[in-house]
Amino acid sequence: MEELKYHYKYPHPSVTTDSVIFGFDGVGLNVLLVRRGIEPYQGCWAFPGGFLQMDETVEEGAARELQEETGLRQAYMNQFHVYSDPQRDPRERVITVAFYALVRISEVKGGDDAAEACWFPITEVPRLAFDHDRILRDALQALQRNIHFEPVGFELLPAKFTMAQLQHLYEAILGVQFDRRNFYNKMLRLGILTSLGERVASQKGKDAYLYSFNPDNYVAMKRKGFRLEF
Amino acid sequence: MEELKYHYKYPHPSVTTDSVIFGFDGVGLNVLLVRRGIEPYQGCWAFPGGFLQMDETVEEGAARELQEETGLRQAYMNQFHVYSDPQRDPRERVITVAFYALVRISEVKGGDDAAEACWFPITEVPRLAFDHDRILRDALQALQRNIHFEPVGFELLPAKFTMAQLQHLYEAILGVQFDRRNFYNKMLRLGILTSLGERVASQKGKDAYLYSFNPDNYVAMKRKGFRLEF
DNA sequence: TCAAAAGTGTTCGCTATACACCCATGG
DNA sequence: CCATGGGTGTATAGCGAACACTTTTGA
Repeated sequence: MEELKYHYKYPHPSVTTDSVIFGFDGVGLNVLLVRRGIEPYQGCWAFPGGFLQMDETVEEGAARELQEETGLRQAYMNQFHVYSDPQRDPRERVITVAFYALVRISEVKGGDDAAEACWFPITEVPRLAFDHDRILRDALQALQRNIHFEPVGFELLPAKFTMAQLQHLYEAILGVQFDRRNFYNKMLRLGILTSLGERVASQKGKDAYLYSFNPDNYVAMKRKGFRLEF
Repeated sequence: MEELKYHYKYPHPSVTTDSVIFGFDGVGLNVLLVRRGIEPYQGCWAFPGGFLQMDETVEEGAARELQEETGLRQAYMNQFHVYSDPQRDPRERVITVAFYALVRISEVKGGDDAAEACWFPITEVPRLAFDHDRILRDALQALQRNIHFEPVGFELLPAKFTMAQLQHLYEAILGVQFDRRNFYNKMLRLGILTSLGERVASQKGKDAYLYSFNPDNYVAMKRKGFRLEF
């Protein structure tokens, strides 16, 4: 029999964190999934996650798991919901705090974990383990809401990007199409972009200007409250 | 020595729910606080909350605590953040899932709990126990954000209300002042109000029309996505 | 009859939206 | 030279914001 060293007067649930890690490949939104090596749901794809340690916050736990899986020490992460159905894990009572993370796919290295990890376009995600299908839907909705209050999209793009890339990203996140010219005007009017003057060759056609995100203007604007309309 | 019946291989945190219960008294936004009877923070005011039971979700746990405290079987409740600093409770590792609830003060009865409970205007809340000061700030911000996507304000009003009441509520939640005439036009244009034709006498001046919230129009609008601008 | 509250516009300016033209590049 | 993508503009409609007059009621 295994050693049960920790004793409590009342039953305690296990607490885990799970992270929906979003990446953008220039065309669509992707999520990082890992294949489960053990039962239950062995062989199924699921979000990276793990048990909370006693000396860390849920944010620290999720960041630790993110680093183990992607090598990233820092990323935009956002807690969005707790899943606590008593039956959600058949082994024991497990409640999970779900995060979504925004990362640049190019910066992701293979994880320390031996676990098989793979990027999936959000339109082609297979059936997931546990209640992770629902977690993905909720994560996307949380991201869609948040993007009205913070320009979180920049977390998914390289430091320099073209207007077309930015537009494709917003379209991928919100699932809508924008008029190219209106998007351009709106973004520039917002005042959080810096035009770098440099140009980059596109596949076909004219070279595109590069822009960068201007955090100074952003915090100044945020102080007096603003919303990104779409 | 007390009996420690529950044994685990790894340490497990305690999990609680805490609820920021908002009520509207016609003038400003209020929160329900209870005075703590035991250490730590004995005598301090805090949000109602308690330990999660093993057979309930965090939503069910929060609803159970709400009913114990207010007698309400049903209320609008929204999970908004998890607080998990390892030091946040000096006794043991406790992580809490925080909710905010919207209730009608008039429907609240004294709770089953012997605990002293009291409504406080949000502008006059005393120092709170644990990290509850921060929880209150976050709850208010979550409510302010949510009101852009859902007309949650109606949860705080009686079934029939005047335009002035609705405006005062929005002003109290968002902490801003609106022009009476613009607010009136905007709300009517939204199409989620039903004018009841009835009038009610106000303290002074002309009688005011009563309105009710029209959930049918709301769900129809929500289906195609909308946002309340302010 | 007066003060306070409430119903109901109007005007103006901005911005979301729809839409068009020209330029640069690679094949 | 043409197809494709990119830069930049203009016209219109609708909404947000500022603002005024009238009506009703209690004191």
